[in-house]
Amino acid sequence: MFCLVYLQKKPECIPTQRPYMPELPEVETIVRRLQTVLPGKKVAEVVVLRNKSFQGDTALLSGKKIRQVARRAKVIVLTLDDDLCILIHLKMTGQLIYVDGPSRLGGGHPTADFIQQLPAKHTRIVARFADDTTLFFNDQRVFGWWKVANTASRDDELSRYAPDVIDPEITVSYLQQKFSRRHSPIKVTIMDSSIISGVGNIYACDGLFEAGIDPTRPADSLNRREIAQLLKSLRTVILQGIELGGATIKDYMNIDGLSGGYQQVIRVYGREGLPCFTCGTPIQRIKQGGRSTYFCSQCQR
DNA sequence: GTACTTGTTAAACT
DNA sequence: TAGTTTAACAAGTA
Repeated sequence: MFCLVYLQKKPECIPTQRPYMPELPEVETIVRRLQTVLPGKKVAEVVVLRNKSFQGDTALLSGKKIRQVARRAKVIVLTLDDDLCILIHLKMTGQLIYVDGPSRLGGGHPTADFIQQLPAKHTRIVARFADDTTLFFNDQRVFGWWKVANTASRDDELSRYAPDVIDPEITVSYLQQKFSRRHSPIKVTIMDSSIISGVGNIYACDGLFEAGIDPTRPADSLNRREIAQLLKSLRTVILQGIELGGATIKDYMNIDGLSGGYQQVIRVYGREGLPCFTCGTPIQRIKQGGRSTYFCSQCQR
């Protein structure tokens, strides 16, 4: 049996032809999946195929058991014996693929072929466990990383991230206080990980659409009611993403990658020129902070 | 060859 | 000093 924790979407399945990047819902989905397979496993060896992808000493990890899998913002935290941790960030193109023995699928099956080709061209790190299962880290663009940490350096690393947008610590009052000192566009502000974590470009665009707020408005121009609506909307699209992220994984395991969940979540992202689902006005694309913002000029004020 | 994409950080601004 | 903008990173596509 094999188990595919996460497989990158195939380019031809993506309407925008852009590479797919894991955002908080995808990372959460991966973490939930890893939680079912990794705890209790003993690390046999960690092989680094690309030095830039790994910081720390692989030798420290051998023989240690994984105790816990967790997530903070988009960082995956593997807790091991002896105060050791592995921190993992997938950044834009990282994938974690867990393989439990040889695949029993037929040779022509795309997923089986994919599994059998591991390690592949973009495999950067291979973690092999004592029970002959393996976790592969693929990362085409080499922005992602694994870091060996102890409790102290882990806390130091994670302290840079504000609480998750779905964390109860984020309240309307908290945002109101933060926004009051920011005159930059609300879209840029909600993607600032020192204010809120876990709002990537896709969910920032879709959340603002859901809230009916113009992404170009200065953060300090939003009133309390609008901030409350925005927080609610961001949580809605992200929780929906988490829900559908799971659905997408099942689709992958069945066959061919993405037809399901993920695209159904998308309200405006990547839909430049296409009609708004609410009013039919063509979706506009603008640049903010060097990133594309998609929005409906009619529905978002 | 040029422009552009991504998340995050660090440096360089105001 | 705090907020804001820009460049950098890697590797791919249009």
